[in-house]
Amino acid sequence: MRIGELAEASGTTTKTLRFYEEQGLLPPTERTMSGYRDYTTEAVSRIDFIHRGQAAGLTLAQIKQILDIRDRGQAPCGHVRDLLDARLADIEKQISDLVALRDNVSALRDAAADPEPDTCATADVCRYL
Amino acid sequence: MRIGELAEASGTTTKTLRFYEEQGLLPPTERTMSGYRDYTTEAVSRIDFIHRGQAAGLTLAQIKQILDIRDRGQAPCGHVRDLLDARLADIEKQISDLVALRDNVSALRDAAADPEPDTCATADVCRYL
DNA sequence: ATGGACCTTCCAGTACAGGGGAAGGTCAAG
DNA sequence: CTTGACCTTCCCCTGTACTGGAAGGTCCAT
Repeated sequence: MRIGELAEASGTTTKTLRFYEEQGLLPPTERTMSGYRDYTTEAVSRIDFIHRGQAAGLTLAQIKQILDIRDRGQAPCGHVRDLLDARLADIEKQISDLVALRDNVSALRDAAADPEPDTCATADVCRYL
Repeated sequence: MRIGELAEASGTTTKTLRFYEEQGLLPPTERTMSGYRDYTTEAVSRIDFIHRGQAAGLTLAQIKQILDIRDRGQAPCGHVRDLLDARLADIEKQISDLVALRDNVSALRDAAADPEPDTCATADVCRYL
């Protein structure tokens, strides 16, 4: 399987696949006599896994950690649990930060809904912010 | 007022102030005979405004838009309202995306809380993801 | 006159996940 | 035999908001 076929089969681009290889997420493949990369179908499930990891909000570096553990022949379950835990805490914090921000911005926006401001101190640039 | 004093007065760094000038958020200042930047106290409120804008989640580019309008002698109120509206919609979307992500990750994490997996298909890398 | 604290410019890099495009090699069809 | 689609490596660019550091000039006190 050439790189273009793999890209199509896994819903990504050749650029991305070469980038993944460079980052160590995909192992270097066999090459044909003319130097073309030659993939097995195993590569497809590996890329699918990468996509599932991304969908869970993991970074490529974290996904690589999991793949490295698996490539050493171990089960990455424990590490995956830890990563998911950390990710979950992260997401919770992002959510609560965003909710606080929304409340602020919402209040600002409501104030700005006023009819035209009679007092608009130039020095402060904008009395609504 | 030299750049270091302004940085202290406005709670930022000299690096950042030069960066803001370069980006057009701060107008080029007067210079002393030796080439030092010489700020008026007006600069402090301008930087405060930038900080308020950032606290509202606006990008420097958006803050610059507001400052540019103000610098042309107009009242930026309308534009500020639009920006806040857009920002609010953005935040709402980010929140709902994150909530959906949290639910996914949370479900994955719960599945991963299982005792050790008896079936761990190597081909899939990790049955928890 | 010398040290230290300040200032100047410019160049480069950070994190993240790729994308753009050049210059050149290869393969199958017409 | 040539055309077009594919492949290779290479290096730079994207956006965001800065940060670090080098090389050199200035100001003030000792």
